[in-house]
Amino acid sequence: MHYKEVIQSIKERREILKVTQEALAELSGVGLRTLKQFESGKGNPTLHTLQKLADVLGMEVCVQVKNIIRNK
Amino acid sequence: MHYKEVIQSIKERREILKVTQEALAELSGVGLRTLKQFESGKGNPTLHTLQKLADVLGMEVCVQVKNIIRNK
DNA sequence: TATAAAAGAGCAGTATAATGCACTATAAAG
DNA sequence: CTTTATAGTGCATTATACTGCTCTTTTATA
Repeated sequence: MHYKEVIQSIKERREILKVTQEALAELSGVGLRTLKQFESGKGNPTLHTLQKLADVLGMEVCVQVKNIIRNK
Repeated sequence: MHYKEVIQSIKERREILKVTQEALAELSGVGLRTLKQFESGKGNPTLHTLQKLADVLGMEVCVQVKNIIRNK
């Protein structure tokens, strides 16, 4: 996942859950300004920030070896 | 994946590939000091830093919905 | 045990992430 | 068009990630 895909996955998930940026900021403890910047494609969030957002959205950050073949 | 697991996955992968911190730092463009700090459990890397390390190690950073059931 | 390679830590400077506040832009509803 | 809710931006400050340099500690090998 590249940078923009990471952004997209968070943003899409937030929208699916019908949570506003403001609510997500509140719930996650991330500053609203930070979230806005992030979702508008600016900046370079820290792992901690990413995890706080992911947690609230029922998501998780992972680092894994590529080309994992999953038996579908 | 929590913070320490992220660290571990990177560190383990580096060791499996028998790459030194110095070599990984060179190859990824991340400062050696940064990598050392990261692997010793200190700090809070940015997404960009994580991705540079993951790339070189044939890994990827992803953010996904939890509880994905994979058919093993 | 001596030596060398790799990993970890202290210090200090620079770059930038995180933040709040105030303002603007956009979109939906009336 | 007006109102309201949500999203995005400019500016300034603070905290901290990133970095290099140097030194110490640990680990492996002769």
